[in-house]
Amino acid sequence: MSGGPAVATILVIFAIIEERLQVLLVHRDEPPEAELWALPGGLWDGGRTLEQAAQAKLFEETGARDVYLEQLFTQSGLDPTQPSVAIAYFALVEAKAVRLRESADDAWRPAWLPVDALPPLAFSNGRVIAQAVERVRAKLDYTNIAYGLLPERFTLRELQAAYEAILAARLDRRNFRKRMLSTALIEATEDVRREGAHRPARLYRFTSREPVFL
Amino acid sequence: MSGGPAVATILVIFAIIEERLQVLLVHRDEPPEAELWALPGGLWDGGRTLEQAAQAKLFEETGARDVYLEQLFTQSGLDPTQPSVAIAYFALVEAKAVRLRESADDAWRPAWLPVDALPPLAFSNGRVIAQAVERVRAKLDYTNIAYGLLPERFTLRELQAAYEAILAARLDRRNFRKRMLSTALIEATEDVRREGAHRPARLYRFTSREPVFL
DNA sequence: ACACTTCGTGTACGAAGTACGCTAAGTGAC
DNA sequence: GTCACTTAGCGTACTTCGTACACGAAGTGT
Repeated sequence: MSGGPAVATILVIFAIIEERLQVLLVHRDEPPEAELWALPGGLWDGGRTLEQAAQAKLFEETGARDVYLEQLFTQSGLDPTQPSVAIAYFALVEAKAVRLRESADDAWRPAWLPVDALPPLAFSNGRVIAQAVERVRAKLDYTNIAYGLLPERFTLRELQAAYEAILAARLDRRNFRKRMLSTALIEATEDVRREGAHRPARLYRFTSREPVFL
Repeated sequence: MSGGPAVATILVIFAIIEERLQVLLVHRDEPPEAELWALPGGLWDGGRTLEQAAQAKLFEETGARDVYLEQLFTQSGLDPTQPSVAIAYFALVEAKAVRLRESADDAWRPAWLPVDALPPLAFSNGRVIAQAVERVRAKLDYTNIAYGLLPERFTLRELQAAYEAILAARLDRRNFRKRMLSTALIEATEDVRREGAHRPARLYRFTSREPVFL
C-alpha cells in the first residue's frame, strides 16, 4: 500500500427532522481534527465503483437502501497529513426509516444536526454541506428528489413542510398545491388521513421513486 | 509507488471554430485504447490541488491561462487494468488565442473535433463530453461563462453565434439582444466594427471576466 | 440616387408564476 | 343537533417573463 494518493468518499446525508433540514455527522474522537464533528466517509478500496462504495457507506450509517444519492464534488487536500482526494456525495433519506449505527462505547457517535445551526466542523466540511444544500434547493424546482425524504404516502401539507424546511422559506399553500399537481411528479391516492378537528387530507404518492427531471 | 489507486484529471476543452462547438482530443498511439481519440489528461501527483493540476494541463495543451474551468464529475473504473479515479473538468477557451501543443513525431497529436460528429472515443469519454455539453448549455442561461469563448470585445452577432453553436439551435436576433442587454453581464463600448456593405456593429464587452451568476 | 445588407428598437401576445379570497369537510364544545 | 374552529381544497385577478414578429437606421457599392 501507500504511495498513491488516498481516495475517500464522504457523505452528506440529509433528513427532515422536527420540520428542519438536518445532516448526519459523526463526532471524531481521535486526531486528526479530534473533538470535532465531521461528515461520515471512508477510504475507497478500488474494488467497487465509487458510487457503490458511497451506497455501502450510506447503508452502514443509516440502514437505508434505494434512496436518492448523487455525486457532488471532489476535493483535494482535505487531509493535511497526506495527498488525498475526497469524492463527496449527498443523499436524501426518510428520517423515520433510518436506524443510526450503534456505537457501543459512545465513540464516533453519529447524530443529526440542523444545517442552519452547525457547530465548527472538521476539515472543510462546512463548505461541502453548504454546496450540498445549494444543490438540493436547486433540484427541488425541477426534479422529484423530495421522494427520498418522505414516506410512500403523504399529504400535500407534509410535502410542503419538506420543501419549506429545505428552502428555509415559507410557501403559499395554494400555489404550492397548484404547482405540484400541475406536474406529473405526484398523484393522488384513494385514501385520506384524518388527524385533528378538521377536514381530512388526501394522501398522495410520487408517481415514480426513481429520479425524474421536468 | 503503486498500491493506492491512480488518480487522474481529464479535460474537456471547448472552443468555437467555424461556428461549431468543438472539443480538443488527442489521438492515442499506444495501448490501452490505441488508435482512438481521447480527452487530454494526466496523472495527479498530489503536489498541488486538483484544480491547479487541471489548470496546468490546460495550459500545457492550449497555452491558455485564466479561462473558465469547472469541475464536472468523477468517475471510477475508466481504466480496466487498475483501480483508478478520474476527475473531469471542462474549460472554455477562445479559439484564436490557443496554440496547440506541437508533437514532433506526429504522435499523440491534438486536434479539434466538432461535438456533433465525434468518432469512437477511448474509455467512456463520449459520456463525459456529453455531460460537459449539457452543463455548458445549462449555464449559458444564467451565467457569463461565454466570456471564455470570445475575445475581449465582440459584436452581439458574434455572441449570438457562440450561443447558437453551443445550444445547437437558432435564436431570434432581437430577443437575444434584449435578453443580453437586460442582464448586466455585458456592456457596450464606445467603438463599432465596420465590415461589409452595411451598418457597423457596436462592440460589447463582458462587464466581468470572472464567473458571474444571475 | 438607389439597391442591398446587417444593425438596432418597439409592440403584441401567451405562458407561467404570484397574491389572495372563498368554500368544503371534518372535530369538539355546549 | 348546532355552532365554533381548524385545516383542506379550489378559483380568480394580476404581474412578469419569454416568444413572435415588423419596421426604421446606417453603412457600402453601383
